[in-house]
Amino acid sequence: MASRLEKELRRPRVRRGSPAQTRTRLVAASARLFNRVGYHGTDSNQIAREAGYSTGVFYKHFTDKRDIFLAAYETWVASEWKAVENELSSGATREATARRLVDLTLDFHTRWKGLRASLLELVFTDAKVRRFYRDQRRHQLDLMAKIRKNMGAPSRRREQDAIHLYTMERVGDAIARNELRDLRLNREIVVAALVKKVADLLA
Amino acid sequence: MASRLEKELRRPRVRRGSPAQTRTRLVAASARLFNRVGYHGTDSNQIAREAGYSTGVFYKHFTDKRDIFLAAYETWVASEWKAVENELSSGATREATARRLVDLTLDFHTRWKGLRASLLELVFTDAKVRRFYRDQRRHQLDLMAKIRKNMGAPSRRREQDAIHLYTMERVGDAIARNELRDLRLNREIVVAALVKKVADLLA
Amino acid sequence: MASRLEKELRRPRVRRGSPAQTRTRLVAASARLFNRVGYHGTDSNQIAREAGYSTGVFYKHFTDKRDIFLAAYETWVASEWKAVENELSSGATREATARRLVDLTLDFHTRWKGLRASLLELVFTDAKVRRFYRDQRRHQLDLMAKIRKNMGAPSRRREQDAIHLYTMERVGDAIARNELRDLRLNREIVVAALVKKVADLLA
Amino acid sequence: MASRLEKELRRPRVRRGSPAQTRTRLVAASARLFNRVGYHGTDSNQIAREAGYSTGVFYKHFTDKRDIFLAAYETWVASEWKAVENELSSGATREATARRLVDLTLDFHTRWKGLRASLLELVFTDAKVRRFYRDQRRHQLDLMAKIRKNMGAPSRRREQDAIHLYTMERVGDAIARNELRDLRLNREIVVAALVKKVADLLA
DNA sequence: CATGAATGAGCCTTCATTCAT
DNA sequence: AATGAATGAAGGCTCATTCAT
Repeated sequence: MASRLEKELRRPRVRRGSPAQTRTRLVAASARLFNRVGYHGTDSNQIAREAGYSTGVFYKHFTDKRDIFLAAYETWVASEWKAVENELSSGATREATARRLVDLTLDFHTRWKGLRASLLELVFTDAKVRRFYRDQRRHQLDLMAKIRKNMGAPSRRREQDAIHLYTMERVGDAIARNELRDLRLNREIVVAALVKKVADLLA
Repeated sequence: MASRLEKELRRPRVRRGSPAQTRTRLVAASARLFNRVGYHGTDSNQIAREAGYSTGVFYKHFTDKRDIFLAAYETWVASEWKAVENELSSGATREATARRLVDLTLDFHTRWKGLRASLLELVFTDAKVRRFYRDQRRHQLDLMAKIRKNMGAPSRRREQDAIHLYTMERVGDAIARNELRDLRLNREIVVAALVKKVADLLA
Repeated sequence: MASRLEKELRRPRVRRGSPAQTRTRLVAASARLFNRVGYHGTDSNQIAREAGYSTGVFYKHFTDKRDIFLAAYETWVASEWKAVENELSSGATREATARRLVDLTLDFHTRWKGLRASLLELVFTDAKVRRFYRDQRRHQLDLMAKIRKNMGAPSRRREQDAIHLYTMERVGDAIARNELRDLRLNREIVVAALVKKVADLLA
Repeated sequence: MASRLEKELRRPRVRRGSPAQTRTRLVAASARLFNRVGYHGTDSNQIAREAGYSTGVFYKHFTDKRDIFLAAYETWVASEWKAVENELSSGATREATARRLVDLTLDFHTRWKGLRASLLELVFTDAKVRRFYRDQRRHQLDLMAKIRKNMGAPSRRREQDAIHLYTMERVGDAIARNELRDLRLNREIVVAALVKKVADLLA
C-alpha cells in the first residue's frame, strides 16, 4: 500500500545541460510515453520524471500536453523523412529501393504504433494537430511527385498517389499492430504486394 | 435543500419505460456524443444527461465508459452489416452494386467519423476493444469470400482482400474527414477509383 | 462484466402477506445484513431485496436506514431479554443459572457481533440511537437489582453492577470476535472467570 | 475560468513545508475530524481542507481514508504508550501510580472517544484495522506482565490481565461518553473501583 | 533554471430516497 | 400495498497546471 509520494521519490533524477538539451530530453521522454501508453494515458508530471526532471520543468518548455505531443510528432516525422531521403539518394535499383522503402515504412509504423494511435484520435479532436497532419501529407505527395520525376518515371495523378499512401499507411499500421497475425494472414504475401505497388510507382 | 422553485424547474420524471428502452437510449446518446466530441471528450454523466436521464442510470446499465462504447460500436457495426447485406441481396448489376457499396462505406465513415477516431485509439489502448475490432474484421473477410462465391467470381487470397479492406477503410476515413478537400484533391476521381476496385473484386 | 441491472434481476422475489409480516421480514433482513457487512456496508435497496421485496417497500415502513436499524436493535434486544427471563425463572441452582446466563450472553454477542459493532459507532454518531442504548442499559441495571432481590441476595451498589455489566459486555465482544484466540488466550479460563463473577453476584 | 476576484479571495499558497510536515498536519487534522464526526462522517477532501490544504494533497500521502485512519490511530496510541511509560518510570507509590494510570486512561478515552467509536466499527469491518488493533492489545498484555515483574508483584495469568484490560477499556469508554451521568451513577465511586483494581494488580 | 509541493476543476461512482405505475 | 426505474447529492480520486523557494 505504498503512497503516491513514496512511489515518486523512488526514481532518482539525472539532468543538467543547456535548455535545448532539456527540451530534447523532454520530447524524447514524451514520445516514449505516448507511444507506450497513449496520449491520454500519459501525464505531464510523468513526462518530466521520465526525462529525469522535476514537474515544473515541463511548463517552462511547453504550454501544454498537446504542445509537446506536436513536438514529438514533428521529431518523429522529421526522422522518417530523413531516412526516406537517404534511401532515395542511395542509387539502388528500383526493386531494391521499393523494398527498402516498404521496410522503412513498416519499421516506423512498428516503432511508433502507440504514437500513431494517439495521433489518429487527436487529428479528430484537435484542430492544431489536424493542420499539422494535413501539411505533413502535402509534403508527402510533393515528395512522391519529385521522386518520380527524378527517377524518370511518368507523372501520375495526385489522387492515385494519395490512395497509394493511404494504403501503405493503413497496411503499415495493420502489420505494426499484429492485425495480420491475429487474422492468420501471411505477412510475407502482404509485404510483397506492398513492395510491388511501390515498384510500380517508380516505374 | 432545493427550493420549491428549483424543484419545479427540474425536468419532470416522465421518461418511464422498460430497462431495454433506457439502455437503447443511453447507447444512442453515447454514440452521438462519442461521435461529436470523442471518447475522452465525454463522461458518463453527460451521456445520461444527453439521453434524458440523470447521473445514476448510467451505472445501472453499464459498468463504465468502455462498456457503453463497445455497445455503441456494436450497434453501429450491426447496422452497417445489415445495410451491406440488403444491398448485396438487391440483385443489381455488378457495377451498380460496387457503386452502392462504396456509397454505403463512405456514408458510414462520414456519419461515424468521430466514433471511428475514438475507436482507433481504443484499439491500441484497450484489449477488449481490440478483440472486438479484430473479430469484426474476420467477419468482413469471411463475408467477402462468401460474396464472391455467390456472385460466381473467382476466389482470391485472403491477403488481397485484407489489403483491399484496409484501403477502403483508410480512404473512406480520408473522405469522411475532408482530407481530400484539404489536399485539393478531386473527390470524384478517388471515389471512381474505389468503385473500380470493388467492381474488379466482384468480377 | 455483468451490469448492475443484470445482477439485480438475478435474485427472484418472494413475498405477499400482511403489512406486519412485511415489516417483520424487512427488519429480519436488515438485521442479517447489518450483522454481516455493518451499517455502512448495507444499503436500503439491498435490505428490501434480501427481504424478498422491491426497493420502494422500504420507505413505506421506515423513514430511513437509522430507523430500521433501531427496529432491528430493538428486536434483537427484546429476544435477549426474553431468553434471560426464561432462564431466571427456570429455578436452577445459582451455579447453573450463572453458567447459563454467561452462555446466553456469549451466544448473543457471537450471533450479533456485526450488529453490535455498528451499534457502537452509531451510539457515538446518532443521538437517537444513543438514547435508545442508554434506556436499554437502565433496564438492565433495574433487572439486576430485581434478580438479586428475588434470589434473596444482598443488594449492591448500582455502580458495581454497572462495572460488572461493562465487563461482561466487553469480554463477550472479545470472545465473539475471536480476540482471545488471536491473542492465544484460553477461552475456557476466561469464561470460567465470568461465570464466577455472575455467581458471586447472585450470592 | 476563475475571475481575478475569485483568485484573490483564494487562500494564498503559504503553507510550504516538507512532505513530513504536510503528512503530520494531515494526520492531525484527520484525527480531529474522525474524533469529532466519526470515520464515516468525514471525507478526504474535508481532511485536506481542515489541515489547510486543497483536495489533491491527500492522495499524495495516503492511498485512502482507511490508510490515514490507521496513521491517526497509530499516532494516538504511540502518545498513549509514551504517557504510560513516563508515569511508570516516575517511581511513585503503588497507590499514586494506580491513580495516575486510571487518570491517564480516562483522559485518553475522553479525548479520543470519537476516534475510538470509529475504531470499534472498523475493527469489525476492516481486516487491516483488526490486525493493527490486535497487535496493539498484545503489546498491552506484554507491558502489563513486564510492569508487574518490575514492581516485584507476583505474576498472573494473562487471561486475568485481559479481563482487566477489557474492563478498564469499557468503563473508560462509558465515562468518556457520559454514560454514567446519563444513568445517574456516581462517577467517583466507579473511578475509585478502577483505581483499586489497578492497585491490586500492582500488589 | 530547476524544483516539487500544492492546487482545484472535473470525472467517476455510489446509494439513500422518490414517485409514476 | 407493491414495484422498480429514476433521481441527484455527495464522495472518491486524478491530473494538468501553478508558484514559492
